[in-house]
Amino acid sequence: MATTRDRQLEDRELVEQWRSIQSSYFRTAGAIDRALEAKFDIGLNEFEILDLVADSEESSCRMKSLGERTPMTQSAVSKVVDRLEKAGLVSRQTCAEDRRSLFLELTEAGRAIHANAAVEHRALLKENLG
Amino acid sequence: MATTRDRQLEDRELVEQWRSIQSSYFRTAGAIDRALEAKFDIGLNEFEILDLVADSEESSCRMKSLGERTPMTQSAVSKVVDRLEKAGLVSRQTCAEDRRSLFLELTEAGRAIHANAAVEHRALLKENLG
DNA sequence: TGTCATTGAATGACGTGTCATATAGATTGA
DNA sequence: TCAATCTATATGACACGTCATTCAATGACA
Repeated sequence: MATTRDRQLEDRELVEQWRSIQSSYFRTAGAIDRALEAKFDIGLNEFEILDLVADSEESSCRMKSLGERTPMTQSAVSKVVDRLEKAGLVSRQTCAEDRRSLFLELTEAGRAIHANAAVEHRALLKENLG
Repeated sequence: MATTRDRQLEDRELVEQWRSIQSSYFRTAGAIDRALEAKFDIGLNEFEILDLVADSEESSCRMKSLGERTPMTQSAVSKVVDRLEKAGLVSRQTCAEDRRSLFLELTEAGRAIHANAAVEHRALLKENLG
């Protein structure tokens, strides 16, 4: 039978586990964010969108499907794409079959940045998670 | 010898692992945040500070040491404490030995909210991590 | 003791995320 | 075919976190 003491112990362990997830998440996200910001002038979320676009080359009307592969909100995605577009890394293409939708395409510059940033990204993941 | 293909595979796995951490972090943090917001009108960060203050009862000049036990910035902590103080859950006490420092103390209301919120918090951790 | 560096905390400007809403295009069914 | 409804994206108001800075108190050391 579970005593009060058992429950307190279990709680402590849960909280410990949570703190450790939190700190590992923040450490990793922070490291990547700072590095990308410094070297390529884009943040982590910008990179994640670039990365998604890069590896879903030429398929469905994107904005929508992007939202499904990221914890970001639809409006967050929209704004990240705004910035990427302003930075000339991505372009929105209208979609013939459904004119509400938009395709995303990497520009040359976008492809170049992504290629370099991805190396950095993977390296930092390895360093922080591996 | 590691081939290009090996490296690509390793990268994919790293990225998968990262996405899974991310989504688990966001799912858990989001669930807790929404629940605390709805039931007690405080956010996750507010709760975490309450929780830290609650379990470091009566010790060193706090603001400082709090910052060390959380991934939050010093200024973030300061602002969270602002809100907690405005909500009447916590009070800042001046510290005699070092007049730059501040103690934090839970008010009665703070203690009450914390007790209930902690139950919710642990339950949601269990549900999301367990 | 008087200067200089350091430390604990608060603050303002700013960027970015969220929620609620707006808008335009698509779909359904009478 | 026309309303009603739904769906994809954009946008504005707002909340909150960060960085840089400020301010007061402290410490160090000549």
